[in-house]
This record gives sequence, structure tokens and C-alpha cells, in this order.
Amino acid sequence: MLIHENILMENGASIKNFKPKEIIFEEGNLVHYYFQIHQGEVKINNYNADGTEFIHNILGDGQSLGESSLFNEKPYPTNSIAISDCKILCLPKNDFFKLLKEKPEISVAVIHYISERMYYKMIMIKNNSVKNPVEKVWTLLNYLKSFQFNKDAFSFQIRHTRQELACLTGLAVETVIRSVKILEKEHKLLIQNGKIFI
DNA sequence: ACATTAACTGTTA
DNA sequence: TAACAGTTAATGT
Repeated sequence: MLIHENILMENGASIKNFKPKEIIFEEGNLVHYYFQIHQGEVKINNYNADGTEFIHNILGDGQSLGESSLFNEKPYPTNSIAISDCKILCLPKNDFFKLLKEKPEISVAVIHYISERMYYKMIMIKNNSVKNPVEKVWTLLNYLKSFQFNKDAFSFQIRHTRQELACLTGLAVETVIRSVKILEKEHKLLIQNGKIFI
């Protein structure tokens, strides 16, 4: 986890529960808290003018939400919405900065985390400007697997739905399905009762 | 609730 | 103009 939960609790954090589809913060909101997921899954997204959704990222246990907005004076550029039942640690902004001052190793951990997020952004911004949808899906799936210790072929199950993969790549669900089938034909991944293994 | 398929439409190489 | 991605709608798991 990014910051140890005991340290967060000792420094003024509280735990808040969110139901699926509940909003943690919204585009345009002012930034008052450092958020860290204790348990659950959260998506960071935007809605286009036509209502279609673009998902920037899906985050899980131990990861933080919208932390980069704590360091500029700008409101949130994205929404943050619970996917599953979530318990989120909420640390008021002032307490967060006090903690960073007192414990420089936490500052470094936060910088490391933001750096990791930026790395992903670079990969995905390039990926999403690629034309070939099969390549888009393949790069995304490989990125998702890159965090696993087990690098063996077909050892990692993709837990995202086809719709989520579509929103992460800007493709239509049907195109994701077609692309995944092509990748299966090329023996790059395995499909077992609808579940993707890479 | 999610995945798949088919038939159709528009865009583009 | 053939290929291919998005749209819509129906069907399957």
C-alpha cells in the first residue's frame, strides 16, 4: 500500500464506505482530502459531451485517488467512482501535508507512486493514438499483466469486463470482443468461459 | 449482469 | 470498393 494505514489513522484519517457507482469526487470539485483505498475498486473517468465514458484507470487496494490534484491548486479534472463496495481512507489535506513534512520517506513513496501513474499515462496516451484496435487491446492487457510476479504465458486472468477494456481504450465493446478473438487465434491469449488469460 | 453475434451504416485506405 | 470500426438490437451464458 502507498502509505501504511496505521500511519494514516494516527494522523487524522477516517474511513468512509462507498457503494458501487457512488461518487468519491467529481470533475470540478475542490480538493480537500488525500484518498487511499483500503478495500475495493475505483475507476477514474470522464464523461464526454455525448455521454460516452472514458476510463483513465481502475485502482484497487492500497492505491490512492487524485493525489496529483493535492499538489496543484486546481480542482479535480476527473471523476472518481466506486465500482465495488469500497472502504476509503480519507485524510484531510492539511494533515496530509503535515505528514509529508514529518516523514520524508512518505514523500518519496508518493512521488514514486505519481511517477508510476505518469508512466502508465505515457504508455496509454501513445496506445490510444494507435489506429489498430488489436494492438491497442494487446498493449493494455500486457500493461495490466506487467504488475504480476508470474510472467508465465496465460498465468494472469484479466478481471476487467469487456466494457471496461473498451472505456480504457476508447473502443466499442464489440471491437474489443473482435480484437480479443483475433489475439486468441494468434495464440497470444486464452479465453476460458469468457475469462481472458494472458 | 456480461458476452457474443448479426445485420447495417459510415468512413477510409 | 473492400475492409473495418461503430451502432443497434437480438440472443446467449
